[in-house]
Amino acid sequence: MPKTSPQSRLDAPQSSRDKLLASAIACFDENGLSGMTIEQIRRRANSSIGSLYHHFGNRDGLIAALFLQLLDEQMAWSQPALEQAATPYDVVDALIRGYLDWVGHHPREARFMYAARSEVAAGANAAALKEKNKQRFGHLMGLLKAGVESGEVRSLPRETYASLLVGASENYCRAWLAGRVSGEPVTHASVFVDAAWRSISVSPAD
Amino acid sequence: MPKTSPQSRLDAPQSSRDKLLASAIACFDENGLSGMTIEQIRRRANSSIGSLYHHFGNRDGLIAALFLQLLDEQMAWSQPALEQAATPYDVVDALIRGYLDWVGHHPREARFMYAARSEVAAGANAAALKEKNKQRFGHLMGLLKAGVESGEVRSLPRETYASLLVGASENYCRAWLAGRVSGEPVTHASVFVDAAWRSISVSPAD
Amino acid sequence: MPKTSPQSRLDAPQSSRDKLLASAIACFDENGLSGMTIEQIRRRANSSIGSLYHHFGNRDGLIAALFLQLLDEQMAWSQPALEQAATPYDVVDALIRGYLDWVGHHPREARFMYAARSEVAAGANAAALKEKNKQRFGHLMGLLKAGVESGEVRSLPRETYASLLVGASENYCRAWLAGRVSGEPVTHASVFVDAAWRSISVSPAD
Amino acid sequence: MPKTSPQSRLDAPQSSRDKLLASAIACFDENGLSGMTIEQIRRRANSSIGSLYHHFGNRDGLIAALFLQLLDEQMAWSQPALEQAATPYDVVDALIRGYLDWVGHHPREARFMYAARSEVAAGANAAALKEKNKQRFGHLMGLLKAGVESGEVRSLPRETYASLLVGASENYCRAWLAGRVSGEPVTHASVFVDAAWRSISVSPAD
DNA sequence: GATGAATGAGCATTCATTCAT
DNA sequence: CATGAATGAATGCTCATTCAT
Repeated sequence: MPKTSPQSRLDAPQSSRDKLLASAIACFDENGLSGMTIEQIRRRANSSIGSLYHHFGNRDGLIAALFLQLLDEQMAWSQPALEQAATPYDVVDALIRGYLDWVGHHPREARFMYAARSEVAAGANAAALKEKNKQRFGHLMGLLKAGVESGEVRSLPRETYASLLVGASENYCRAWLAGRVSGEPVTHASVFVDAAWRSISVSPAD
Repeated sequence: MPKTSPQSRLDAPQSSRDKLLASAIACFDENGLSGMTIEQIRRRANSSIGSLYHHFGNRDGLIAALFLQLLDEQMAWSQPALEQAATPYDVVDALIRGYLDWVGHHPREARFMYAARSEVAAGANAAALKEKNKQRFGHLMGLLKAGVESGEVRSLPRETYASLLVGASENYCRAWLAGRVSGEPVTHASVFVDAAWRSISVSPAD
Repeated sequence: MPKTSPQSRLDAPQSSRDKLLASAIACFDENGLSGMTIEQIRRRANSSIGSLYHHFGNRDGLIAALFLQLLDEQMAWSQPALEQAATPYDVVDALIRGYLDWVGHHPREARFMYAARSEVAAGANAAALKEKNKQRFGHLMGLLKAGVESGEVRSLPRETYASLLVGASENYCRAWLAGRVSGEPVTHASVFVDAAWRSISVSPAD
Repeated sequence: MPKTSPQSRLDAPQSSRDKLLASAIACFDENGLSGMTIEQIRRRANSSIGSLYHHFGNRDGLIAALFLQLLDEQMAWSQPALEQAATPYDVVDALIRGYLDWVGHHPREARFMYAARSEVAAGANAAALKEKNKQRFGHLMGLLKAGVESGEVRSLPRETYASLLVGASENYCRAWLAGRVSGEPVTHASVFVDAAWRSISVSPAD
């Protein structure tokens, strides 16, 4: 988890393309996904309708571009810690702590990602999303497999690992973003890391 | 967990009101929340626009009514098992198993609930939703508190319990409804119950 | 050919539907087919956008409805004379004279029909158009066949008769509507009837 | 009528200008006149928007340029036969046969000309079109006048001759291009030549 | 001659909602 | 309780055209 956040291109957008993306996030924040209209985005970015369509093709194209860029930034957030992780536990810790921290630092972006995910997954850019996810989880699944073989990680149905690892954290983040709980996600990092590790690790009692 | 599903009023709707609700679910299933238009719902229900407005006031009213009714049905699904639960573990088991089973039996309804939750929580019927949730989790939190005092359950930040219990299950259900994993949720019930229990229970190692 | 024109429903439109059709003709007359916009039609008809869509579904629906209604009125124009026609020559005379006369009395409508025909023939209402044409020409082809058998009409490739009969008249009408010639079509009725008859009839020289 | 078609510059366009014109025809063929957009034409010609505007000024300029060039090619098609025509009948034969043959060999171009004629006639290049037509029909009318004086051709209203000559052929070509009849136009050349000649010539019976 | 990013007026269409019957 | 014609604000999008390089 970085001590200082890596500068996002959307925090101080320069190109007309980045201005439009930054504007889209702000519009989403104020009015939700359905209120994120072309006209609003354009106005806030001081751009023209034509320019928006020139860069993104259509509304879905803009949403997908924004989603995929945020996914990159989110993944990059945990990268430094992940690279230094020596044990399976360290990997789980880096992964979850990074996720909770990113959401805490980027509530608007996180809210957008939860809202837009299904739309992107069903649209024309589904392939790009799938590729990124494979990239992200492919590596992780390899590490878990090694853990299973070394006896540290329990052998469970393959398709449940991801849910066991991030489900509780994601649920909490959604609740926090919706105002149902008040503690910043990373506050409870130890709880969620510990729970995830208990869920997948071999315990003395096993 | 019931062996046979309690008959939902929406499975064979009789009143014009129930016909409209059943039609709404079908429309949502085909076209998503934004494709669930008044005209489509009306046509499929063989009803009139005026009738729809008579029963629900407006579109949000219909969505809220549907959501709240499904929430009731979902809660009722685990009720029999919950009432027979003798220990905290049994409660966790009844809760999670019931949730996974309900989603598996009602994929369209579950998808609707995930999609509509935030809209309902932000709308005019937010209070009704809050009340139902308090009802549901108030009882549960009481049981957990007793578990903490008896030394069976770990003492954790209050606002994390719900996520630790249902987070992984919910995450898996969302993935299943989106087609990202293929095993029916209840298939992995033991995994998720076990993980939830490990997350919140006091283990020998503690 | 009627001495007095049968009253068209579009000359003094009463229903909101007919008002929209009459307005569409006027808009076409001023700005052409591409300038015949929904907003213009609506405004001139003192109607609302929603009402237009309620009645016609979409722009193409309105164009097709207008075209088919005008086709009916055009066909009705020659009907009385056609019914009294005793000989093949009389039929040709009634047909051509009626056509030229209708165009002369309805220049705007005729211009619209020439402009919209291909659009209607390619659209969703192609079947309705085809049916009307079959109705119109089916009867005519029967009469010609009888004429061929009685030795009055020349035997020619079936698919050329229609062009031989109305081609010259249509060409002249187009030219008149475009301002390339100045004499009202019906002025030359005898010329075009005579030419059509010479084109298809058996002459002493044959 | 040429045995082998004169090579059109648009069949294997070299200059960027000709590439754009050839592209425009192809776009029209696929999407109609309104689907013939600057962007589509540009892309198919592997050219740039700026280049298109450099060559033609604007969209109407391109349409007019294409129309007038095709008109030239069409007129050139009958030229050899016309020059060898010795009698009025030969002139009619050359004219109509050439027209039918050109349309059969250039269906896309013919369709474009029917669709674009009124636009060109109403636009900034109306004068150029008028000039070409005068050139074409001025000569023809002279020949007809001579025929009238020699007693071979009937004296008819001046403005009806053109329609009597090409009306039926044009009508048939339109029907063929629209798929309403199946025989290639030149197949019926004798029928249409004969009909045109019967329409304007003095017959024994007169 | 050539390029293509940027512009913005204008278009067809959707859809929740009202209200007189 | 039921009906459905009418409303019109709002939306996503197209496309000819300009202009700085």
